[in-house]
Amino acid sequence: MTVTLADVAARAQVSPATVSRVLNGNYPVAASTRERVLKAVDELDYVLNGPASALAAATSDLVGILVNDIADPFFGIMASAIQSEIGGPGGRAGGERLAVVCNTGGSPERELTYLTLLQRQRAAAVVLTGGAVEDAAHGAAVGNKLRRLAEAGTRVVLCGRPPAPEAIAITFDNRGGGRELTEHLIGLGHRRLGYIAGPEERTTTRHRLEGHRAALAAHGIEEDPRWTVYGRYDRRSGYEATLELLRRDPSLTAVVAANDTVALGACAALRDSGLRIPDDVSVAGFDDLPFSIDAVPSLTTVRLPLSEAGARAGRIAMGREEPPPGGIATVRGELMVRGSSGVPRVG
Amino acid sequence: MTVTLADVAARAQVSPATVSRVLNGNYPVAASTRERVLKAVDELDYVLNGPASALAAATSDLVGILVNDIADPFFGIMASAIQSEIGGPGGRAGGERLAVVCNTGGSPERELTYLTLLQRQRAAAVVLTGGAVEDAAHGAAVGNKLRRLAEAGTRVVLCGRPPAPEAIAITFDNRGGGRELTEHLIGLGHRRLGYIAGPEERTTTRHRLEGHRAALAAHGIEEDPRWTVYGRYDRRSGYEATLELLRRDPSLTAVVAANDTVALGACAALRDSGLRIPDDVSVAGFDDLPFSIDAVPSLTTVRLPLSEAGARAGRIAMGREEPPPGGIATVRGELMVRGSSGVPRVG
DNA sequence: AGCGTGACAGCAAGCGCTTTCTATCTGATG
DNA sequence: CATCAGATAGAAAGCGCTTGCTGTCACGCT
Repeated sequence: MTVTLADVAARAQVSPATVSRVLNGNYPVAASTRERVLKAVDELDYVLNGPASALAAATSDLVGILVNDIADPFFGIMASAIQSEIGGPGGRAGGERLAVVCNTGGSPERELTYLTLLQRQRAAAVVLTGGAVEDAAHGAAVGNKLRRLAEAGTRVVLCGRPPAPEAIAITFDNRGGGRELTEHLIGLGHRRLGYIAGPEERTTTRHRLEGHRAALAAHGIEEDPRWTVYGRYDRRSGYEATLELLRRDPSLTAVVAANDTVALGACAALRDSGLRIPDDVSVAGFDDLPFSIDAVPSLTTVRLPLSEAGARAGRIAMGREEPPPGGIATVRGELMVRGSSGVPRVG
Repeated sequence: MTVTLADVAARAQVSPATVSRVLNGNYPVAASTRERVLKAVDELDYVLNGPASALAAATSDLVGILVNDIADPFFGIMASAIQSEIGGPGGRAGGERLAVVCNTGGSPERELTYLTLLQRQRAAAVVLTGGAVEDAAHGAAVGNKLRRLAEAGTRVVLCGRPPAPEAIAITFDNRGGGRELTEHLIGLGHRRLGYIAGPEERTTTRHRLEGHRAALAAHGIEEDPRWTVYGRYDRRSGYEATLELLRRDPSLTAVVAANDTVALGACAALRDSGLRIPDDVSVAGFDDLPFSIDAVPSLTTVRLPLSEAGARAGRIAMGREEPPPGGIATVRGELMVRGSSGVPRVG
């Protein structure tokens, strides 16, 4: 069998209690004893039994990070930042924590399943990232779960997700960013702007689109319903949606995409249609992922401080930073004007 | 306090043993009893205590996935594929498994720490992805850990990592891919090729570089040591390394990068230096990440079947697929010739 | 000398679940 | 009608660790 605490105790000629205390460092132990124990641990290559420890102490060193799509750098960057703040020592002395990221694939059921799994493991904290699905039933179910988690002592933090009464939230100002972006294009002279939205039922999608529409409205531009197409947050979707937009109205002078990945697909579609960027059509994205600056022309977009927000969420989850007043912090995006947007062709 | 098995048992008027059996479905229980129990579970909103269960049953439903950089789609894509194969029912009936991805950041210590943490949690399986660090001491330490994990019943699978005696491995043929890529360039007429390698002590770096050199050697091209620069696997590194290569030898007609991200940085550097791709300098990457086809010109690279390999590793880890004969499967990359490589300028 | 006071160390009672072994009941069988 | 197998249900013994409480010393004080 595997080595147990008792084995170590026997070897070090102390009681199991003492070994436990040495390992946890939360009770005075004579230096000489400690050394003897540590030596035994080393010699036997002892590894604590996590479940047993968690059961007895009624706490765990697991921290869950939920993401919609782990293959998308948007989430990867946030997850990385969150995790980097969690790895280090936390509450319990010597507290190595196991930060785990769970991929929901954007599915409400999987989100709930993971939350239950995390609850089952008595996770120390949970960070939910990215837009939420707008469905009353699901929203209530998630809210319930979050409340239960919180009741059980799990710290719950939202990052890049709209606020919820059950948790602390670091939210992105998607509406403001969307508005600023479109105002930039309007300022350049664009009047006919296509919009490629994300999945219809997501908060992120809705907020960015609302910002876009607010900008149009503020400038007295009446929106043509043909100018909006919904899709997924991937390149393919951007490609196809752009072709569709072009089919519906070839006179569009700008295409605003739900995010950078989609924008890249849009660029490809425009190029394949023989249109130049930005001479014929301007393109704008959202997020400012690392590859966006390398697009040709480089992408005009809204930079979201993913790393900073993630790091902050991680620190709050570890109780290492005060939650923002009111439990909600809104983080603004920064407009990055680059080569993909320009003055529209005359006509 | 939280609801326990005993509470459910009391409510359903059965013994805790029966509740456990209903939940695990591994022992005959009368339909009527089962229903009563399930009803009680539902009414009390009972959630199993993971640690207690793991302790008693001496098994856990945790599966660890180790990645070098979660913000890099290379790993994100693999992790996503692995996780998708793990989420479903596995060994234990109703077996929801918690697939967790751990970000080592390429650091050997963190790799070891995570391995210990997973061992501590008595993980059901562990999948290590990506290149390993080439350091004898660390290699031995990891080997040891893997052996211990395997001894404790944890299934260990390597994915995109060189084979090790302690585990089943799905390996990428980085050497072959590197060779094929460079041969393609040589075939186009290139004779002076710069190479931007990854971090010096990684297996992936070494293998790809070896393939490159093998191709050069096979064609009687003597390599100039100035033509190789080491860096990190990121865009910045590619940018800087390219400027350095250009400084060392402005007559280079091609730049081969350690991966696509680096290649993108290289493209940017070339463009900023006033050089056209591929007219003045050809560029090649490795991996064929989703954004590579959107580069302008689109990137010539070697496609690695990340999803397929990950899925397979996941299935093997879950015992749902036979391990390959000999415990090692080598997966080849596929040369993708695209716009970034062309005939060198004369001279 | 007598005793309060720290500083350590050990005992033992769980933590909430799984599982072996045993008990009970129901039909079916001869 | 006695007997036995089969099907369920329960009792209880842990799984390996944490921790409240109880010693046991060795000092230093009055």
